[in-house]
Amino acid sequence: MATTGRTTIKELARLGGVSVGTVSRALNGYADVSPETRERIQQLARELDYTPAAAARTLVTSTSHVVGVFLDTGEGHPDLQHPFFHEVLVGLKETLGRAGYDLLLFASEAPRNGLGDHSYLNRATQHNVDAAVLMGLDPHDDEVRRLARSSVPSVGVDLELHGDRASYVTSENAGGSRLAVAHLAALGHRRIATIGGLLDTKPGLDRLRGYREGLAEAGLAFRDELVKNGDFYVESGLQGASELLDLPEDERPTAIVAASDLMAVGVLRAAAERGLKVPHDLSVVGFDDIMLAAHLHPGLTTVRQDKAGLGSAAGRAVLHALEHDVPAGPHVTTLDVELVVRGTTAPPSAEH
Amino acid sequence: MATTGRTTIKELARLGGVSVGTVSRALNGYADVSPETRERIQQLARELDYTPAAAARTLVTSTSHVVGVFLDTGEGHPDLQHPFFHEVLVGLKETLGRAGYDLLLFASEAPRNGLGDHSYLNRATQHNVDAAVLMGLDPHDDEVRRLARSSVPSVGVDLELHGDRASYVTSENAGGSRLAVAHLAALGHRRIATIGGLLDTKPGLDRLRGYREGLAEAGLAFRDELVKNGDFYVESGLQGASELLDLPEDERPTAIVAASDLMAVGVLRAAAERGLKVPHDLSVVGFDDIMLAAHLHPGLTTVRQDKAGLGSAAGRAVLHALEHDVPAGPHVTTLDVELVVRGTTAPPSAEH
DNA sequence: CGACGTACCGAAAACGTTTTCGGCGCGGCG
DNA sequence: CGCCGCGCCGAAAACGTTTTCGGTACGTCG
Repeated sequence: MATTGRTTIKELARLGGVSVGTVSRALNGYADVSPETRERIQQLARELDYTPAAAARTLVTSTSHVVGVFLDTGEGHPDLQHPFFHEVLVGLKETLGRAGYDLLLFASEAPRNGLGDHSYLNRATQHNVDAAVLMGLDPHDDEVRRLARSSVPSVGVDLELHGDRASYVTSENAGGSRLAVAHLAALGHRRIATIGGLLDTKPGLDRLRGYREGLAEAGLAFRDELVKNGDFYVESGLQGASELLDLPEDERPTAIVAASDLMAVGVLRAAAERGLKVPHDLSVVGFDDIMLAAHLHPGLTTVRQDKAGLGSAAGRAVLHALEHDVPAGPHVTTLDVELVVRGTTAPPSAEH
Repeated sequence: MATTGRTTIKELARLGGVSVGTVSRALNGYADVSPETRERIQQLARELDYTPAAAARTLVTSTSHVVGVFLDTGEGHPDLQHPFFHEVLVGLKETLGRAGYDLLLFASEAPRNGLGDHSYLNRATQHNVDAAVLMGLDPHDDEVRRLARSSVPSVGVDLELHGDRASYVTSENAGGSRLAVAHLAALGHRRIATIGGLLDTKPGLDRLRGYREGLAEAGLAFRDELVKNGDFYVESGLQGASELLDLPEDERPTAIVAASDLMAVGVLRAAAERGLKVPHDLSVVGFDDIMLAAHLHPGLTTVRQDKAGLGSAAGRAVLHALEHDVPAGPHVTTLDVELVVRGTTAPPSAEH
């Protein structure tokens, strides 16, 4: 219904006085065709603005030059988290695009035929995507695991995938947290609390682990009452910080490391509500370095994560899996993070 | 190469003891098939986890249930602007997904065959997308116009498209600027400057126009030296504001309306550099209401734009074009904006 | 009892490619 | 001079669907 007047390979054949097979070979740079005919056909194609039908090609080659993207934008949280995923998406688009791939962003919810055929694997094979990238999904979901174990190459970002055509990319989350507490410890803090992220996500888990390790390295004791759990969003940071700051004066942390910048913002707010000055009365460090962080007042000290880099890395992982279709390749690639010190961290005030 | 063991309709036919035609009709809910066979086939399909081959279907129906997205993420600016486009993308994905469509995010740059077949129209027809959504492109680009005038339904966001299968969505940009100016005027400001956005984009143009209209409505004169032009990003805001604030004391504006929040951030910085207190010495209002705005200190007064709403609207426009394939429908849909007053605006200080 | 409508289904064409398998003509080698 | 090989090309099958066009077997109506 879309384009009725499509110029097909058949037409080129007719006009060029050759067979369709020859046209196909000529256009795709195959060997078995004389330079003259090749040029003639290509010229013809140019004139008629010939456009190959991807569907036909896909049908016979069962390859599509398209990689599918499963991205759960978290219905619950209308706004946020997005900044993160979408920077990743840009990096992904960039490197995959350069390699000649397009991205199929799976969105459809309504099962078109009778059944609920919306399993990830089904949707992937339905469209013959060459590979799949997963973000924001639950790695324990049966469907996710089925996809990972299938024959379609898949890579997860911040999402641990297992299967011999699967791999994943992530940041040095634990290392980042260690950096944060080391920084704080070096400043002289001794009661360093944390607000963790979702504990069923890899970053959430790893950042919490890094916090413990950091404490250990600094010779500080881990204390249960100094860790609260959030969900990466502002509100949960506010909530966790409130509980932390309402501890008795001599139990109250002098520093808080949040597992995300958004939660750090919540912490800042909780501090403000109580009249606590940052960084004088309380130091805080975030995680991510979203745009907001630099423009806060004071600027937020945080662990910078290379979001676009994650996307690129995911893209390269896809490419790698596509080229060497052997299972090989690094199963997980981890990106470095960087502590960027701004205005929310300082030595603890003297009165303690 | 991907999936060798695909269960085809043919197999269902064999196993079900019917013809392929019947299977197709049974699965697609056509009339001409007895309830018993239908149920039997569907059951079979379920058991074998049958997944239709989108490519084959597309090939014969020349429809794909996929809408293409052309999104120029502006290479020049690695980071920003994204927050805007991507919120739009989320809205788009949401409403189109609900209607059973997937999104093809065009990324490929490398022309696969000999020629540079990367014209928008070519890429759209190549994949048989049912419609196309354009964001961040130049409406005057020949290729863009060719797409708009083609037979594939297209909708632009913040991008004026013409063609009888084309339409576009945008915000009340001029109205937003008027709101901003009116607010400032009501506070008592008389020297209100502006920093416009890119003047080859519709929002840039309209916001500037709104500024002039707002001035007129408030009975204020338009003065050339009070308008600077930027590109929506922080740096240009800083630059423009610097020039504005370096005017002689009695020429210097007491308020600046920026055509984007990012530029407003630049303005804030310029003010800080000069030791000017906001809002005491200078009022500033932005445009967009990105997440950052609420968390700035003080909070940025700005014109809120419903970004996800733009996406939804674009989605609905697509749907409309798809259903009534008559050219009809509102050619342009404009979303309301809202002034949200925070801490960066106040009456001008008395000394003037 | 014959004709006809109806409900269900099969055969086959079509969509636009890629790719295999030869086949033809011609030059070179033995 | 006969053969082989090679460069170039055509024919045709295949990919997995949808859809048209009948065709069969009934039951029904006149």
